[in-house]
Amino acid sequence: MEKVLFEFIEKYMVLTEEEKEAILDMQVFKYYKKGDVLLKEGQYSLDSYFVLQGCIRSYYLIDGEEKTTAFFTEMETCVPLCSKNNEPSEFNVDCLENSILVIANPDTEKKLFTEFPRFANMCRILSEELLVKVQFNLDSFKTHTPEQRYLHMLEQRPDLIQRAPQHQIASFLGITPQSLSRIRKRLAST
Amino acid sequence: MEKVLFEFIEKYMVLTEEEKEAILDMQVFKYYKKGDVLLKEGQYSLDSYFVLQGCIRSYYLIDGEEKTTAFFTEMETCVPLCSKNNEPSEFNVDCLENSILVIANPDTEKKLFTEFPRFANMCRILSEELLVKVQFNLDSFKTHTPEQRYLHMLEQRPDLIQRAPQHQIASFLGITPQSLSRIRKRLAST
DNA sequence: ATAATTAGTTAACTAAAGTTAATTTCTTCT
DNA sequence: AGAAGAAATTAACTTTAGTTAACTAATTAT
Repeated sequence: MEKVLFEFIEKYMVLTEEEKEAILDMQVFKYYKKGDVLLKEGQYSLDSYFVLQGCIRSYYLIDGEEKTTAFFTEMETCVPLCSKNNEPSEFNVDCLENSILVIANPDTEKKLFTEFPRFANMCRILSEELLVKVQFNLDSFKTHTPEQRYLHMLEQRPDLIQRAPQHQIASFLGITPQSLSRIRKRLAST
Repeated sequence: MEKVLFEFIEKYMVLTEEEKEAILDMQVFKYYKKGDVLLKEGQYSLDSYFVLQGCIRSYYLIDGEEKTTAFFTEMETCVPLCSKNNEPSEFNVDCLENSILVIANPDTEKKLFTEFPRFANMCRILSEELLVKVQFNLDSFKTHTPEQRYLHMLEQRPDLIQRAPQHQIASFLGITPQSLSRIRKRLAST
C-alpha cells in the first residue's frame, strides 16, 4: 500500500525519504471490512476518507429509504460536510467493499503540516482539483437526463456499474431503481 | 471594497497592516459591467473569480441553448474546471450585474503565498469548505424533485430569485422555463 | 414612441419518471 | 440444501417534465 500512496502523492510532489518515513510512522493505513460503518447520521466527526483500495459510499436516510449520493474508489476522497461545519453529520458513510483508507483530520494534518509544510500545499491543490471536479459533476447532472447520466456512467465509470448494486446506482443517478431498470431495458432494445 | 474583503478574510485569519497593504498594492479589485464576459467556452484561462459585489454566472451552450448551471454572488467563488486541468473551458462566465471581483490565478497566488504563506493556508481551508458545500449541493440536487429544489431556493436564496431571470433559474434547477412556470403556478394555487 | 427582440406564460400533447404492487432472480444465512 | 431476505424486473397507473407552438408581457434598440 505504501507504494500506491507514494505514487499518488508523487504526482504532486517528489517525496524525500524523510517524508516517506514520517508518513509511515503515522500508521495511516486503516483496514475495513465490507459493510463497516465509517460515519453515522447525527454523529460529529472531523475525519475525511482517502480510499487507497476498495470503495466507500455516502448515503442519506430519507423517509426510511437509503439514498446513495456518492461513491469513492481508489485515489478518491470523501470529505463530509460535518467535518468542515462542526454540525452533526447529515449522511452516513460505509464500505461497499473491504477497503484500505487513509483517514485525515485536523490533528493528523496539523502534525504533518507543521513538520512538512509542503503537504499543506499539496492538500490545497488537491482540494481545489476536487472542487472543480465536483462542480463539474453538478453541472453535468443538471444538464443531462437520467438516461444520459447512466450512459455517461457506463462510459466513464464502468467499474462502478460492476461494484455497486443497482438500487444504489439508481439513487446515485437521482432516480428510482424501477426507473433505472426501465432505462436499461430501453437501451437494450435498440 | 477593502473593508468588505478584509472582513471576509478576517473570518479566517486576523490580518496585519503589512498584509493589508500588500493586498491593496496588488490592485486586486476589478470592475465589470452587466453582461461583460469573463470566460468563453474553448478559451484557456487560469483565473478564478471571487465576487465582492454583484453576481456572475456560469453557463454552457448546448444545442444552441444557454444552460445556466451556477450563480456566484457576494463572497462566493467561481473556480472554472479549465483553470485546474489546463484544457479549454467547457463553459462561459459572464456578469449578471455590474460586479466587483477579485481575480486569482497561479501568478498572483505565487506572489502572495511566497511573501505571506498564511494566505496559502487560508485558501486551502476555503477551498475545502467550498468543496463540501458543492458536494452537498450535488447530494441535495440528487435527492430532491424540481419542485422541492425551487422551494428550497425560495427559502435559501431568495435574493437569487430576484436577481436572475427565470429561464436561467430554470436551467439552474435542471428544468425547462416552461416547467418552472408550471411549478410556480402549481404552488400559487395551493 | 414604436418596432423588434427577448422573456415569461399557457395549452395540448408526448415521453419519461414516480408509485404501488406482484413476480422473479439472486444472495445470504442457518 | 433449503428457507428467508434482499435486489431486480415487470406491469399498470399516476404524476410530472419535455416539446412544440401560440400568445402575452416586458425589455431593448432604433
